[in-house]
Amino acid sequence: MNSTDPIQIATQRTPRGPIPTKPVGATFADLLQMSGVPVDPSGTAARTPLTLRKVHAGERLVHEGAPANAIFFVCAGTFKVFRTDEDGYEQVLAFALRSEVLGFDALCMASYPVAISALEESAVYVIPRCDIPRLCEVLPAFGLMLQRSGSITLARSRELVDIMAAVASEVRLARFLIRHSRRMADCGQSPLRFLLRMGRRELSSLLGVAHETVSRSFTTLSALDLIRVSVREVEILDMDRLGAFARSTRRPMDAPVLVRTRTPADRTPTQRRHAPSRSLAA
Amino acid sequence: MNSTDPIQIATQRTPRGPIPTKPVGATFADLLQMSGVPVDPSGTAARTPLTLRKVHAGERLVHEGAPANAIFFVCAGTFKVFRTDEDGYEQVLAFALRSEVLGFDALCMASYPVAISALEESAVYVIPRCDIPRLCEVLPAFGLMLQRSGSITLARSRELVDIMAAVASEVRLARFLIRHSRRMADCGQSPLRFLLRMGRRELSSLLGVAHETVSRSFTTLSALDLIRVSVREVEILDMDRLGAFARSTRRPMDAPVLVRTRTPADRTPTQRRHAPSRSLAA
DNA sequence: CGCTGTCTTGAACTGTCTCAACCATGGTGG
DNA sequence: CCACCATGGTTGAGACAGTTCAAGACAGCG
Repeated sequence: MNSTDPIQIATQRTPRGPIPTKPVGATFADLLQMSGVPVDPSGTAARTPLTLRKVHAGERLVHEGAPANAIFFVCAGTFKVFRTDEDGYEQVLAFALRSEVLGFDALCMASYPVAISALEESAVYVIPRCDIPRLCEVLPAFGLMLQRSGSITLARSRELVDIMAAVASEVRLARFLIRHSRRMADCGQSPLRFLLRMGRRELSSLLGVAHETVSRSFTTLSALDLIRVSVREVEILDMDRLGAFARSTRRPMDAPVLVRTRTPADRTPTQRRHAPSRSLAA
Repeated sequence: MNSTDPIQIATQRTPRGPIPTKPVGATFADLLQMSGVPVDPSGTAARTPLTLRKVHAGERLVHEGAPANAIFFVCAGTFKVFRTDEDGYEQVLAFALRSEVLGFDALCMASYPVAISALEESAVYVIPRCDIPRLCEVLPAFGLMLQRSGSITLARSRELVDIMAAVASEVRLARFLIRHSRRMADCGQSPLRFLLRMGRRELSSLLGVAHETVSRSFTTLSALDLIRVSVREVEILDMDRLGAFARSTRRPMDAPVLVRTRTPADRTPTQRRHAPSRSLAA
């Protein structure tokens, strides 16, 4: 795509990278504000300049294995965090929306353990890694914000484990949709009707199922009137029942709230967890 | 500490680290040193006291949903990080060994999103959450160390996603064992022969399979002479082949990887392909 | 317009879950 | 000292969900 250079971090001027210089360049005040930190409009943060980099749809922000000399905060758009095996299979690890930190997991090593690419026209704030110690001293709020962002990312990653753990495919999808809905809301967009930026295959990788299964799961959720789906456009019709479905664990006998009468796949959610070890449950 | 254990290869760590508190008590110098940060033995860190807390086997360090007013660093022992659904099912999210941070994912919220309990006699350094901002200013090395620890935790969590993603159960187990082996080495213990601190059920939860399947997978790996296993004692017989097995995605024999007509990108998430007894072994 | 990639749907195969019995260990107490 | 139970691990057999292979629908694009 971009160039043959795998090491192409924002710190270096990219030839074709039209680094957009806003009339007034971005500052750390913008970053802190985006992350929900109250900020003094005339304080140090507002006087500390910050690089903004645009990333085009499909473009890679970081390459797996490239020297990790910057971290990023998503300013706009959607990113895909993934790793590719030697056999070429892409394992998606996360999708990142506005205000999320990218590259945090590289702080403990020399090179990025994952690749990151943009799913649409996007932009990130760039923070050179070597600046971090100084920034933390000069701008304590930044250090704390960075901790917080990392914490959020970790919590998200654990949510994902939760999703993938041991659950029927439709339930996985339902859980993903709910989680995604919440994140859309956090970004100020409609939580009930949104456009998925990723394809079925990328989604299937995240959920840990075959892409055909994702397709079928969408169909099933539609048939249950929980959502309406047109390719990548999703509308959540009944968040409560969708939540109940997503929470559904096992127990094929009782189907209290959610079974419809005529559905083609009229089976219960069937989430095959292992027996909850009654000793513990009781 | 009971000498009844037939195999005690593990856990004898803490070189000269008297867990039962030194006369003076632990300081941040101990913590920083444990995390690999060079530390001035007469600096601020060495003069800042630090609480050490022992946690008995089976005891809970934090409860899910409890107010998150501290983070911890594992000083000795093994911990289990998990969430329990409303149906009583325990979803294990991670195991934590020495020098790992616990509760980092709570920094972005008011209460712990997970429960943490000790799998054996253990100990942690306790850092009250309200102290963190001050500590970061007084002891910049601590702030950076905290970032690093969080980063490591995130990287581990992504490793886990990688494991659980979409892979045959034996491969999942193999990947876990390799990863665990590396961590044991990081703790100064033998990477080839160790005692698992968790039961089959807890392991199965982490790997996202039924506990019976974990049992069978152990048997399979043994039958392939990759490991030797006696209940919870594991010995890795051939790390190279185990690695190849863990990396095995699909047929190891033919790999027309260079043609990009339809082979590489077309692969589906699941890489469960390998005959039980002969594909890789032969 | 045909091409290419994505998405959907169909049908057969198979790995894993589930249920179940069985075995090993350790603790308890008669 | 041994019967007994509790816990955790192993193993077997059937059923089903999901993968896999294959084909068709559809939209975007040179």
